[in-house]
Amino acid sequence: MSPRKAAVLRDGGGGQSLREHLISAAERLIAQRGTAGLTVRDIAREAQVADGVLYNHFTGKEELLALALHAHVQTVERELGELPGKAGVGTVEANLHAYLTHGVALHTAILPAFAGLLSRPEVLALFAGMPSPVGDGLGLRAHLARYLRAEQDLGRVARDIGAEAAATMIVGACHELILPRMFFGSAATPAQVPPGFVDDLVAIVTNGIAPARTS
Amino acid sequence: MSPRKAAVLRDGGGGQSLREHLISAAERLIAQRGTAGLTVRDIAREAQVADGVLYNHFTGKEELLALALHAHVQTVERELGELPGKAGVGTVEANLHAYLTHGVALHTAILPAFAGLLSRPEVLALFAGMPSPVGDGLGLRAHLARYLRAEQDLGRVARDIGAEAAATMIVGACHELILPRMFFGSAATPAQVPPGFVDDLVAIVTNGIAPARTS
DNA sequence: TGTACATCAGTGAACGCGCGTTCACTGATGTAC
DNA sequence: TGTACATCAGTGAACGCGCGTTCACTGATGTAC
Repeated sequence: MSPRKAAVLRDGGGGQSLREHLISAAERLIAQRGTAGLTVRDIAREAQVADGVLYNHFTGKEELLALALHAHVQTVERELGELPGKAGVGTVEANLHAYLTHGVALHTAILPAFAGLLSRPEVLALFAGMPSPVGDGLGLRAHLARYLRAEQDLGRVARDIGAEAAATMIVGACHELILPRMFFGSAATPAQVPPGFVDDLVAIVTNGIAPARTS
Repeated sequence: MSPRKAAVLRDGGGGQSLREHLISAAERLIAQRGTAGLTVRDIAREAQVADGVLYNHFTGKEELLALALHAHVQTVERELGELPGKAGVGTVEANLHAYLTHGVALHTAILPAFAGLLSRPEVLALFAGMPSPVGDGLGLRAHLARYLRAEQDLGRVARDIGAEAAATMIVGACHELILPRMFFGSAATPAQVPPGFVDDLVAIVTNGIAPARTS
């Protein structure tokens, strides 16, 4: 039925199509060293396949990168496990803690992949066109905002606060913890979030920074 | 004393050196369209100067970019005016509001400039080696953290909260408000922060999201 | 004061490399007889 | 069943462009006489 097979897939290829094989090779490289300076030849070498094949399966580098990026985010997300998201279950504090831990881990793994692409609007546009692999297709922030609104309905979160604003701050904190590290190379640096920091964040979101009123 | 002058600077050049002239040309381009895809020839054309001169004044493109980036941030910072920073002056809420407004404006102007450089660690390293042009050389987050600690000393902010954590969240919110916009091109998009959003953020940081205790 | 020469920043064509992409060729597989 | 042929994904050398950088040359200015 098929005229020729790539040398790598010839035996024991696990029935994987060359298209999938290329995406996962690119995904592997993105996970290892991000997208900065990643070339078509690098991907072909990683996939042990000729330079030109990718054009039989994708419109070009950009499409392959967007798909591999999507796969990478999906993989990371799957490995991180479920977000809380169930309003009324556990304490609100514990759930916020989970969102923060999740967010930090997620962005640690993801930001280096996006860093090299911020200068490639075309790839980002392709990626943006795909369903978000994070938080039930909502993205982390919207997922968290939805959770907070649900808790508001249950009366476990104040009804007069902006759920969107709270979500923005919490997800923003995750970014802020990761971004500076990107400025000093070594994408492989371990998490390095000071112990107790997440607890501090949860405490502030929960009770605010205003001094306790003398009640 | 000098053997030859660049055509542009020949008359009415305002006594500016070619070095400064090149930096400000690069700065202008960075402000206009960010660093993504910015070439040495673009800069030379903007400066109305020969392609090669830059190598008489800088070690290469990277040094010029780092200096121009620094100048750009400095210019933006100067135009934005002073940060509050004076503990005990005005209300804490008003000061937080000012930090947030400042941070959003700052990152709106700055992130496109950095976006194209996240894949160029060498330029970032050069930039990181210069004194921070933001917040008295501390950077925005450290500046805010210092302010919060000072307010803690005055008793206008709870003493048992983590000032670093609070600063991280607030600056993080600024990032989070800007970052998504970078994924859909058009760096020229106006601020677009929903009205009242900053107020929501300040309210949450101040009082938290926990429902009011029945006192 | 006027003329010839030396200096050296500025000039811009040319170099060379790396990259995305193309395309003539290869060869394993399915089909015709 | 065995042999000749057609198909078409895979192959990898080659193309062409854009970029950072170099370098032989230009020409305005300062200096010597």
